[in-house]
Amino acid sequence: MDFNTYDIEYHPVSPDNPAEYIKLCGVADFDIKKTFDCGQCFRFEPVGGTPHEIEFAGVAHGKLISLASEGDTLYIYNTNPDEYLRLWRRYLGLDTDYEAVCRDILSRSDNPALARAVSAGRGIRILRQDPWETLCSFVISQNNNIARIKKIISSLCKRLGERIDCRGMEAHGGDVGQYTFPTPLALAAAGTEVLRELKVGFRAEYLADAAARVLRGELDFDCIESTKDTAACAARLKTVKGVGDKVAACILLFAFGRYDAFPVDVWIGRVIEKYFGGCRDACLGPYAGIAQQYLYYYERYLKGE
DNA sequence: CTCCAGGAACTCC
DNA sequence: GGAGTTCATGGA
Repeated sequence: MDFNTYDIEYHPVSPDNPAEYIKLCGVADFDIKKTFDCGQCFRFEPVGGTPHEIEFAGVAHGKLISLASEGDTLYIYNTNPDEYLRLWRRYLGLDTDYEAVCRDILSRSDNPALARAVSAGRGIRILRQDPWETLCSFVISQNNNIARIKKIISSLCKRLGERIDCRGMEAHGGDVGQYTFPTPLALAAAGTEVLRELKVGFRAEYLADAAARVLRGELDFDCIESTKDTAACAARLKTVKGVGDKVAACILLFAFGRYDAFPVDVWIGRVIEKYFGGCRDACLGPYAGIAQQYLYYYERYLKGE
């Protein structure tokens, strides 16, 4: 999908500019806070003391970046136009026309709760995160809460990941010391004992199994990427212990951009019960997963507003 | 103390 | 093929 290529203004490193960055103008339907605070991603945090209206920083695809905005102007620190077009444009979902997505979703149901959720969730972008990291993150998420999921993932990275060079990024989240997400090899080598030390609990065997399968070539993310049938992809992912319907859908939606994947957790279960009369197959079309994220955000964070 | 958290495996019938 | 149980952990 080649949608909306923004004009990219590049600012290289200079004496009064320690980190290279790019500036994009007229970026619609992208709310940084909602996007990184809506439960799809566990490694981005707000930057303190920023002169921008909003700024979030985190590690993705092995690199620290920082995102800031002033109205519809978007700044991405620690990158350049080349890398943006190759990596971050796709990661951030800026290659997708969300105006059209929302129109499609709303055309498939006249449910008033859905309309309210789409309105409330406007600006959320579904990220395309690293498949391995996403798999582990959502295995850890099972029967767990978001604050604790973040802590566990952070300690996993610090103990088993590699330290990232953050020079020049001190004012953009690089002051705390950043680490990559551990590779399958690093995780397998650590073993279940170390994983338990890192408080993953009963999920230690699941993570070890996932790492072993990737190392043996039994789980191939490139193969999943090229398989068109989403249900078949889910079935492949579910061969990993600890991956059921919900986690498989999260991986497909948040790592592979399979917008038709529809994760049903306790919150979405309540939404279906309350607003859709218990009818699970609301039939929201090829962007049902995005609709799901609007509904999740609406129910979870905006109850009572 | 109990209950819950972006669930899933396991064990019964 | 469903219903109930258990899993490790910390915060409310």
